[in-house]
Amino acid sequence: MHKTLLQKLNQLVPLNSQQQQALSNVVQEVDLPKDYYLLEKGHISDHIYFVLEGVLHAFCEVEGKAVTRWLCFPEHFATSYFSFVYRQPSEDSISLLTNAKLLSISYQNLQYLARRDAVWVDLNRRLLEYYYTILLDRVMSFQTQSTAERYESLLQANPTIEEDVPLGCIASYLGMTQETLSRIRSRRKKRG
Amino acid sequence: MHKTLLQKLNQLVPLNSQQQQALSNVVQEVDLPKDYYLLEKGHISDHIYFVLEGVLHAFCEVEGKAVTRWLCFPEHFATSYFSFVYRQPSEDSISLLTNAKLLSISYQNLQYLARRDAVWVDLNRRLLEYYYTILLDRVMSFQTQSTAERYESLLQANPTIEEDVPLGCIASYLGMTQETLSRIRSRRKKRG
DNA sequence: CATCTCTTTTGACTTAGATCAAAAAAAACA
DNA sequence: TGTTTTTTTTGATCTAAGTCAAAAGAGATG
Repeated sequence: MHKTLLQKLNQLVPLNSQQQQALSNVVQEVDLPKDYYLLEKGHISDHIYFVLEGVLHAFCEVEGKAVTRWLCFPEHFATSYFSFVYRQPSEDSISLLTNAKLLSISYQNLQYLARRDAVWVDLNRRLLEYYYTILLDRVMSFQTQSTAERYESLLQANPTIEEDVPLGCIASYLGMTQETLSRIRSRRKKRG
Repeated sequence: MHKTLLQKLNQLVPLNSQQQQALSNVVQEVDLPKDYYLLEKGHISDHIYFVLEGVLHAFCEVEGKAVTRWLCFPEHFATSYFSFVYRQPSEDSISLLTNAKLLSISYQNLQYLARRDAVWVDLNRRLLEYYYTILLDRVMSFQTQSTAERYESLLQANPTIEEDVPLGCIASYLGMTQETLSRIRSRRKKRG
Protein backbone atom coordinates (compact mmCIF):
# COMPACT_ATOMS: atom_id res chain seq x y z
CA MET A 1 0.00 0.00 0.00
CA HIS A 2 1.15 3.42 -0.74
CA LYS A 3 2.74 5.42 2.04
CA THR A 4 1.66 8.76 0.64
CA LEU A 5 -2.00 7.88 0.73
CA LEU A 6 -1.81 6.46 4.24
CA GLN A 7 -0.04 9.54 5.51
CA LYS A 8 -2.70 11.74 4.02
CA LEU A 9 -5.54 9.71 5.46
CA ASN A 10 -3.95 9.40 8.87
CA GLN A 11 -3.89 13.17 9.09
CA LEU A 12 -7.65 13.09 8.91
CA VAL A 13 -8.51 9.94 10.84
CA PRO A 14 -6.06 7.48 12.45
CA LEU A 15 -6.19 4.05 10.82
CA ASN A 16 -5.15 0.84 12.54
CA SER A 17 -3.23 -1.84 10.68
CA GLN A 18 -6.35 -3.84 10.00
CA GLN A 19 -8.01 -0.87 8.38
CA GLN A 20 -4.90 -0.11 6.39
CA GLN A 21 -4.91 -3.69 5.16
CA ALA A 22 -8.58 -3.50 4.20
CA LEU A 23 -7.85 -0.40 2.20
CA SER A 24 -4.84 -1.85 0.45
CA ASN A 25 -7.01 -4.76 -0.73
CA VAL A 26 -9.23 -2.46 -2.74
CA VAL A 27 -6.76 0.15 -3.95
CA GLN A 28 -5.28 -0.20 -7.38
CA GLU A 29 -2.21 1.59 -8.62
CA VAL A 30 -2.30 2.68 -12.24
CA ASP A 31 0.07 4.47 -14.59
CA LEU A 32 -1.65 6.42 -17.29
CA PRO A 33 -0.47 8.58 -20.19
CA LYS A 34 -1.08 12.25 -20.74
CA ASP A 35 -4.49 13.01 -22.29
CA TYR A 36 -6.02 9.79 -21.00
CA TYR A 37 -9.67 10.21 -20.01
CA LEU A 38 -10.60 9.02 -16.53
CA LEU A 39 -14.20 10.05 -17.08
CA GLU A 40 -16.16 11.20 -20.06
CA LYS A 41 -19.10 13.55 -19.84
CA GLY A 42 -22.39 11.68 -19.65
CA HIS A 43 -20.96 8.69 -17.82
CA ILE A 44 -21.29 7.90 -14.15
CA SER A 45 -18.14 8.40 -12.16
CA ASP A 46 -17.21 4.99 -10.82
CA HIS A 47 -13.87 5.69 -9.20
CA ILE A 48 -12.19 8.05 -6.89
CA TYR A 49 -8.53 8.71 -7.56
CA PHE A 50 -5.62 9.73 -5.42
CA VAL A 51 -2.83 11.40 -7.36
CA LEU A 52 0.68 10.15 -6.66
CA GLU A 53 2.32 11.90 -9.60
CA GLY A 54 1.00 14.15 -12.35
CA VAL A 55 -1.84 16.58 -12.76
CA LEU A 56 -5.52 16.05 -13.65
CA HIS A 57 -8.25 18.41 -14.61
CA ALA A 58 -12.02 18.39 -14.85
CA PHE A 59 -13.74 20.50 -17.42
CA CYS A 60 -17.09 21.05 -19.05
CA GLU A 61 -18.39 22.86 -22.10
CA VAL A 62 -20.19 26.16 -21.66
CA GLU A 63 -21.23 27.94 -24.84
CA GLY A 64 -18.70 26.04 -26.89
CA LYS A 65 -15.79 26.78 -24.61
CA ALA A 66 -14.10 24.40 -22.18
CA VAL A 67 -14.30 25.55 -18.57
CA THR A 68 -11.77 24.14 -16.13
CA ARG A 69 -13.74 23.15 -13.07
CA TRP A 70 -10.76 22.09 -11.04
CA LEU A 71 -7.12 21.09 -11.20
CA CYS A 72 -5.82 18.21 -9.14
CA PHE A 73 -2.21 17.88 -8.03
CA PRO A 74 -0.28 15.14 -6.24
CA GLU A 75 -1.56 14.09 -2.85
CA HIS A 76 -5.10 15.16 -3.65
CA PHE A 77 -8.25 13.25 -4.47
CA ALA A 78 -10.23 13.52 -7.66
CA THR A 79 -13.59 12.43 -8.94
CA SER A 80 -16.64 14.04 -10.43
CA TYR A 81 -18.15 14.45 -7.03
CA PHE A 82 -21.76 14.95 -7.95
CA SER A 83 -21.77 11.98 -10.28
CA PHE A 84 -19.88 9.71 -7.92
CA VAL A 85 -22.15 10.40 -4.97
CA TYR A 86 -25.55 10.65 -6.63
CA ARG A 87 -24.88 8.03 -9.32
CA GLN A 88 -25.88 10.47 -12.03
CA PRO A 89 -24.24 11.13 -15.40
CA SER A 90 -21.40 13.57 -15.02
CA GLU A 91 -21.54 17.04 -16.56
CA ASP A 92 -17.76 17.14 -16.51
CA SER A 93 -15.00 15.14 -18.09
CA ILE A 94 -11.78 14.32 -16.31
CA SER A 95 -8.49 13.83 -18.12
CA LEU A 96 -4.76 13.81 -17.50
CA LEU A 97 -2.69 16.90 -18.18
CA THR A 98 0.52 14.92 -17.74
CA ASN A 99 1.51 11.30 -17.49
CA ALA A 100 0.33 10.24 -14.07
CA LYS A 101 0.56 7.61 -11.40
CA LEU A 102 -2.72 7.22 -9.57
CA LEU A 103 -4.35 5.12 -6.92
CA SER A 104 -7.90 4.22 -7.75
CA ILE A 105 -10.78 2.96 -5.62
CA SER A 106 -14.10 1.92 -7.10
CA TYR A 107 -17.47 3.08 -5.84
CA GLN A 108 -18.42 -0.53 -5.11
CA ASN A 109 -15.37 -1.14 -3.01
CA LEU A 110 -15.76 2.07 -1.11
CA GLN A 111 -19.35 1.13 -0.33
CA TYR A 112 -18.14 -2.27 0.77
CA LEU A 113 -15.59 -0.76 3.14
CA ALA A 114 -18.08 1.73 4.50
CA ARG A 115 -20.60 -0.97 5.30
CA ARG A 116 -18.09 -2.92 7.36
CA ASP A 117 -16.33 -0.14 9.24
CA ALA A 118 -17.59 3.32 10.15
CA VAL A 119 -14.09 4.74 9.94
CA TRP A 120 -14.48 4.99 6.16
CA VAL A 121 -17.66 6.95 6.50
CA ASP A 122 -15.88 9.25 8.87
CA LEU A 123 -12.97 9.64 6.52
CA ASN A 124 -15.26 10.46 3.66
CA ARG A 125 -16.83 13.19 5.76
CA ARG A 126 -13.45 14.61 6.76
CA LEU A 127 -12.32 14.77 3.19
CA LEU A 128 -15.50 16.45 2.13
CA GLU A 129 -15.15 19.00 4.91
CA TYR A 130 -11.60 19.69 3.84
CA TYR A 131 -12.50 20.23 0.21
CA TYR A 132 -15.49 22.30 1.19
CA THR A 133 -13.36 24.82 3.04
CA ILE A 134 -10.94 24.94 0.11
CA LEU A 135 -13.82 25.72 -2.21
CA LEU A 136 -15.02 28.49 0.10
CA ASP A 137 -11.58 30.06 -0.23
CA ARG A 138 -11.73 29.77 -3.98
CA VAL A 139 -15.04 31.62 -3.96
CA MET A 140 -13.56 34.35 -1.82
CA SER A 141 -10.65 34.76 -4.21
CA PHE A 142 -13.17 35.67 -6.89
CA GLN A 143 -14.89 38.11 -4.56
CA THR A 144 -11.80 39.94 -3.40
CA GLN A 145 -8.83 39.38 -5.70
CA SER A 146 -7.77 40.71 -9.08
CA THR A 147 -6.79 38.35 -11.88
CA ALA A 148 -3.10 38.85 -11.13
CA GLU A 149 -3.61 38.17 -7.43
CA ARG A 150 -5.55 35.01 -8.13
CA TYR A 151 -2.76 33.76 -10.36
CA GLU A 152 -0.15 34.66 -7.77
CA SER A 153 -1.97 32.65 -5.09
CA LEU A 154 -2.34 29.65 -7.35
CA LEU A 155 1.32 29.76 -8.27
CA GLN A 156 2.30 29.98 -4.63
CA ALA A 157 0.18 26.95 -3.78
CA ASN A 158 1.53 25.09 -6.80
CA PRO A 159 4.85 26.20 -8.22
CA THR A 160 5.01 23.47 -10.89
CA ILE A 161 1.85 24.62 -12.55
CA GLU A 162 3.66 26.59 -15.26
CA GLU A 163 5.25 23.45 -16.67
CA ASP A 164 2.37 21.04 -16.20
CA VAL A 165 -0.77 22.93 -17.07
CA PRO A 166 -1.52 24.69 -20.37
CA LEU A 167 -2.10 28.41 -20.13
CA GLY A 168 -5.68 28.10 -21.31
CA CYS A 169 -6.61 25.67 -18.55
CA ILE A 170 -5.20 27.87 -15.85
CA ALA A 171 -6.85 30.96 -17.26
CA SER A 172 -10.22 29.27 -17.37
CA TYR A 173 -9.77 27.88 -13.88
CA LEU A 174 -9.11 31.38 -12.62
CA GLY A 175 -11.94 32.93 -14.60
CA MET A 176 -9.96 35.03 -17.08
CA THR A 177 -8.95 34.86 -20.74
CA GLN A 178 -5.75 33.28 -22.04
CA GLU A 179 -4.53 36.62 -23.26
CA THR A 180 -4.91 38.18 -19.85
CA LEU A 181 -2.97 35.40 -18.18
CA SER A 182 -0.26 35.58 -20.79
CA ARG A 183 0.15 39.29 -20.09
CA ILE A 184 0.21 38.69 -16.34
CA ARG A 185 3.05 36.26 -16.88
CA SER A 186 5.09 38.56 -19.07
CA ARG A 187 4.72 41.39 -16.54
CA ARG A 188 5.92 39.02 -13.80
CA LYS A 189 9.02 38.12 -15.79
CA LYS A 190 9.97 41.72 -16.44
CA ARG A 191 9.88 42.48 -12.73
CA GLY A 192 11.50 39.20 -11.68
CA MET B 1 -41.14 19.51 15.98
CA HIS B 2 -41.13 21.59 12.91
CA LYS B 3 -42.61 20.12 9.77
CA THR B 4 -40.43 22.18 7.46
CA LEU B 5 -37.23 20.79 8.92
CA LEU B 6 -38.46 17.22 8.85
CA GLN B 7 -39.54 17.54 5.26
CA LYS B 8 -36.15 18.85 4.30
CA LEU B 9 -34.30 16.13 6.16
CA ASN B 10 -36.53 13.36 4.85
CA GLN B 11 -35.61 14.39 1.33
CA LEU B 12 -32.04 13.47 2.16
CA VAL B 13 -32.47 10.50 4.47
CA PRO B 14 -35.73 8.93 5.64
CA LEU B 15 -36.24 9.29 9.38
CA ASN B 16 -38.42 6.99 11.46
CA SER B 17 -40.61 8.36 14.24
CA GLN B 18 -38.08 7.47 16.91
CA GLN B 19 -35.40 9.45 15.11
CA GLN B 20 -37.76 12.34 14.61
CA GLN B 21 -38.47 12.30 18.31
CA ALA B 22 -34.78 12.22 19.17
CA LEU B 23 -34.26 15.23 16.97
CA SER B 24 -37.15 17.18 18.39
CA ASN B 25 -35.67 16.72 21.87
CA VAL B 26 -32.56 18.67 20.94
CA VAL B 27 -33.95 21.27 18.56
CA GLN B 28 -34.79 24.69 19.90
CA GLU B 29 -36.97 27.21 18.17
CA VAL B 30 -35.90 30.82 18.53
CA ASP B 31 -37.21 34.16 17.36
CA LEU B 32 -34.53 36.76 16.93
CA PRO B 33 -34.52 40.39 15.82
CA LYS B 34 -32.85 41.88 12.81
CA ASP B 35 -29.12 42.61 13.34
CA TYR B 36 -28.80 40.00 16.07
CA TYR B 37 -25.43 38.24 15.99
CA LEU B 38 -25.53 34.46 15.95
CA LEU B 39 -21.75 34.29 15.88
CA GLU B 40 -19.03 36.85 16.32
CA LYS B 41 -15.66 36.58 14.66
CA GLY B 42 -13.09 34.92 16.91
CA HIS B 43 -15.60 32.69 18.66
CA ILE B 44 -16.20 29.02 18.07
CA SER B 45 -19.42 28.24 16.29
CA ASP B 46 -21.49 26.17 18.70
CA HIS B 47 -24.74 25.85 16.84
CA ILE B 48 -26.12 24.97 13.51
CA TYR B 49 -29.27 26.80 12.48
CA PHE B 50 -32.14 25.97 10.21
CA VAL B 51 -33.95 29.02 8.90
CA LEU B 52 -37.73 28.96 9.11
CA GLU B 53 -38.24 32.62 8.33
CA GLY B 54 -35.88 35.47 7.56
CA VAL B 55 -32.44 35.83 6.04
CA LEU B 56 -28.95 35.47 7.55
CA HIS B 57 -25.55 36.35 6.27
CA ALA B 58 -21.97 35.53 7.08
CA PHE B 59 -19.28 38.07 6.45
CA CYS B 60 -15.65 38.80 7.17
CA GLU B 61 -13.37 41.80 6.91
CA VAL B 62 -10.86 41.97 4.07
CA GLU B 63 -8.81 45.14 3.84
CA GLY B 64 -11.31 47.08 5.88
CA LYS B 65 -14.30 46.04 3.81
CA ALA B 66 -16.99 43.53 4.74
CA VAL B 67 -17.17 40.58 2.38
CA THR B 68 -20.40 38.60 2.28
CA ARG B 69 -19.37 34.95 2.40
CA TRP B 70 -22.86 33.59 2.04
CA LEU B 71 -26.53 34.41 2.33
CA CYS B 72 -28.94 31.98 3.94
CA PHE B 73 -32.65 31.85 3.15
CA PRO B 74 -35.56 29.89 4.61
CA GLU B 75 -35.26 26.12 4.53
CA HIS B 76 -31.50 26.23 4.53
CA PHE B 77 -28.87 25.51 7.15
CA ALA B 78 -26.33 27.95 8.46
CA THR B 79 -23.22 27.86 10.57
CA SER B 80 -19.61 28.88 10.25
CA TYR B 81 -18.73 25.53 8.86
CA PHE B 82 -15.00 25.53 9.43
CA SER B 83 -15.37 26.70 13.00
CA PHE B 84 -18.21 24.33 13.82
CA VAL B 85 -16.44 21.26 12.51
CA TYR B 86 -12.84 21.93 13.54
CA ARG B 87 -13.68 23.70 16.82
CA GLN B 88 -11.58 26.67 15.80
CA PRO B 89 -12.30 30.38 16.16
CA SER B 90 -14.38 31.59 13.26
CA GLU B 91 -13.03 34.07 10.72
CA ASP B 92 -16.58 35.06 9.91
CA SER B 93 -19.42 36.62 11.81
CA ILE B 94 -23.02 35.62 11.28
CA SER B 95 -25.91 37.99 11.78
CA LEU B 96 -29.56 38.45 10.86
CA LEU B 97 -30.53 40.60 7.93
CA THR B 98 -34.19 40.48 8.96
CA ASN B 99 -36.17 39.36 11.97
CA ALA B 100 -35.99 35.60 11.89
CA LYS B 101 -37.42 32.40 13.22
CA LEU B 102 -34.77 29.73 13.51
CA LEU B 103 -34.32 26.21 14.71
CA SER B 104 -31.06 25.70 16.50
CA ILE B 105 -29.08 22.58 17.39
CA SER B 106 -25.95 22.70 19.50
CA TYR B 107 -22.69 20.99 18.61
CA GLN B 108 -22.92 18.93 21.80
CA ASN B 109 -26.37 17.66 20.99
CA LEU B 110 -25.48 16.86 17.43
CA GLN B 111 -22.50 14.86 18.67
CA TYR B 112 -24.78 13.12 21.11
CA LEU B 113 -27.22 12.16 18.39
CA ALA B 114 -24.45 11.02 16.07
CA ARG B 115 -22.96 8.75 18.72
CA ARG B 116 -26.24 6.95 19.22
CA ASP B 117 -27.50 6.60 15.67
CA ALA B 118 -25.55 6.52 12.42
CA VAL B 119 -28.41 8.14 10.57
CA TRP B 120 -27.27 11.53 11.83
CA VAL B 121 -23.79 10.97 10.50
CA ASP B 122 -25.30 10.04 7.21
CA LEU B 123 -27.49 13.09 7.18
CA ASN B 124 -24.57 15.32 7.93
CA ARG B 125 -22.74 13.86 4.97
CA ARG B 126 -25.73 14.33 2.67
CA LEU B 127 -26.08 17.93 3.65
CA LEU B 128 -22.42 18.55 3.11
CA GLU B 129 -22.60 16.94 -0.31
CA TYR B 130 -25.54 19.09 -1.20
CA TYR B 131 -23.86 22.32 -0.18
CA TYR B 132 -20.66 21.27 -1.86
CA THR B 133 -22.34 20.98 -5.22
CA ILE B 134 -24.03 24.33 -4.70
CA LEU B 135 -20.67 25.89 -4.00
CA LEU B 136 -19.22 24.36 -7.15
CA ASP B 137 -21.96 26.10 -9.10
CA ARG B 138 -21.19 29.37 -7.40
CA VAL B 139 -17.56 29.04 -8.47
CA MET B 140 -18.61 28.38 -12.03
CA SER B 141 -20.81 31.46 -12.04
CA PHE B 142 -17.68 33.50 -11.41
CA GLN B 143 -15.82 31.70 -14.17
CA THR B 144 -18.45 32.07 -16.83
CA GLN B 145 -20.99 34.78 -16.03
CA SER B 146 -21.01 38.57 -16.16
CA THR B 147 -22.05 40.63 -13.14
CA ALA B 148 -25.55 41.08 -14.57
CA GLU B 149 -25.93 37.37 -15.25
CA ARG B 150 -24.84 36.47 -11.75
CA TYR B 151 -27.38 38.85 -10.30
CA GLU B 152 -30.09 37.48 -12.56
CA SER B 153 -29.40 33.92 -11.41
CA LEU B 154 -29.45 34.93 -7.78
CA LEU B 155 -32.70 36.76 -8.22
CA GLN B 156 -34.25 33.80 -9.95
CA ALA B 157 -33.25 31.50 -7.11
CA ASN B 158 -34.44 34.01 -4.56
CA PRO B 159 -37.00 36.56 -5.64
CA THR B 160 -37.40 38.15 -2.21
CA ILE B 161 -33.78 39.19 -2.05
CA GLU B 162 -34.48 42.75 -3.16
CA GLU B 163 -36.56 43.48 -0.07
CA ASP B 164 -34.57 41.51 2.47
CA VAL B 165 -30.92 42.04 1.67
CA PRO B 166 -29.13 45.38 1.44
CA LEU B 167 -27.62 46.21 -1.91
CA GLY B 168 -24.10 46.21 -0.52
CA CYS B 169 -24.40 42.67 0.84
CA ILE B 170 -25.63 41.30 -2.43
CA ALA B 171 -22.98 43.13 -4.42
CA SER B 172 -20.23 41.78 -2.20
CA TYR B 173 -21.69 38.29 -2.34
CA LEU B 174 -21.60 38.42 -6.12
CA GLY B 175 -18.14 39.95 -6.26
CA MET B 176 -18.98 43.41 -7.60
CA THR B 177 -19.30 46.95 -6.26
CA GLN B 178 -22.49 48.48 -4.94
CA GLU B 179 -22.53 50.99 -7.75
CA THR B 180 -22.38 48.29 -10.37
CA LEU B 181 -25.28 46.40 -8.83
CA SER B 182 -27.31 49.57 -8.52
CA ARG B 183 -26.83 50.23 -12.23
CA ILE B 184 -27.74 46.65 -13.10
CA ARG B 185 -30.98 47.14 -11.20
CA SER B 186 -31.88 50.39 -12.86
CA ARG B 187 -31.24 48.90 -16.30
CA ARG B 188 -33.54 45.99 -15.40
CA LYS B 189 -36.32 48.34 -14.41
CA LYS B 190 -36.14 50.36 -17.60
CA ARG B 191 -36.55 47.19 -19.65
CA GLY B 192 -39.16 45.65 -17.39
C1' DC C 1 13.90 19.26 -42.48
C1' DA C 2 9.90 21.36 -44.12
C1' DT C 3 5.01 21.58 -43.17
C1' DC C 4 1.06 21.57 -40.40
C1' DT C 5 -1.13 22.19 -36.07
C1' DC C 6 -1.58 23.88 -31.58
C1' DT C 7 -0.24 27.05 -27.99
C1' DT C 8 1.41 31.30 -26.43
C1' DT C 9 2.60 36.05 -27.06
C1' DT C 10 1.96 40.64 -28.61
C1' DG C 11 -0.58 44.64 -30.48
C1' DA C 12 -4.54 47.72 -31.22
C1' DC C 13 -8.89 48.63 -29.75
C1' DT C 14 -13.30 48.22 -27.01
C1' DT C 15 -15.90 47.65 -23.01
C1' DA C 16 -17.42 46.16 -18.49
C1' DG C 17 -16.85 47.30 -14.26
C1' DA C 18 -14.15 50.16 -10.65
C1' DT C 19 -13.34 54.49 -8.54
C1' DC C 20 -14.37 58.95 -6.82
C1' DA C 21 -17.72 62.23 -5.76
C1' DA C 22 -22.04 64.14 -5.13
C1' DA C 23 -27.16 63.97 -5.10
C1' DA C 24 -31.33 61.62 -3.86
C1' DA C 25 -33.91 58.55 -1.17
C1' DA C 26 -34.90 56.00 2.77
C1' DA C 27 -34.40 54.90 7.67
C1' DA C 28 -33.51 56.08 12.19
C1' DC C 29 -34.16 59.22 15.84
C1' DA C 30 -34.86 62.98 18.78
C1' DT D 1 -42.04 66.90 12.80
C1' DG D 2 -37.54 68.12 11.26
C1' DT D 3 -32.76 66.51 11.62
C1' DT D 4 -29.21 63.18 11.32
C1' DT D 5 -27.41 58.99 9.56
C1' DT D 6 -27.35 55.32 6.34
C1' DT D 7 -28.31 53.40 1.94
C1' DT D 8 -28.99 53.80 -2.86
C1' DT D 9 -28.73 56.15 -7.18
C1' DT D 10 -26.57 58.82 -10.66
C1' DG D 11 -22.73 61.09 -13.07
C1' DA D 12 -18.03 61.64 -14.73
C1' DT D 13 -13.96 59.52 -15.34
C1' DC D 14 -10.47 55.72 -15.37
C1' DT D 15 -8.56 51.24 -15.80
C1' DA D 16 -8.46 46.28 -15.82
C1' DA D 17 -9.66 42.91 -18.55
C1' DG D 18 -12.02 41.29 -22.87
C1' DT D 19 -12.07 40.98 -27.95
C1' DC D 20 -10.23 40.47 -32.39
C1' DA D 21 -6.40 39.64 -35.16
C1' DA D 22 -1.94 38.55 -36.33
C1' DA D 23 2.78 36.96 -35.27
C1' DA D 24 5.90 34.01 -32.90
C1' DG D 25 7.07 29.71 -30.78
C1' DA D 26 6.78 24.90 -29.89
C1' DG D 27 5.43 20.28 -30.97
C1' DA D 28 3.98 16.93 -33.87
C1' DT D 29 4.00 14.56 -38.47
C1' DG D 30 5.04 13.34 -43.03
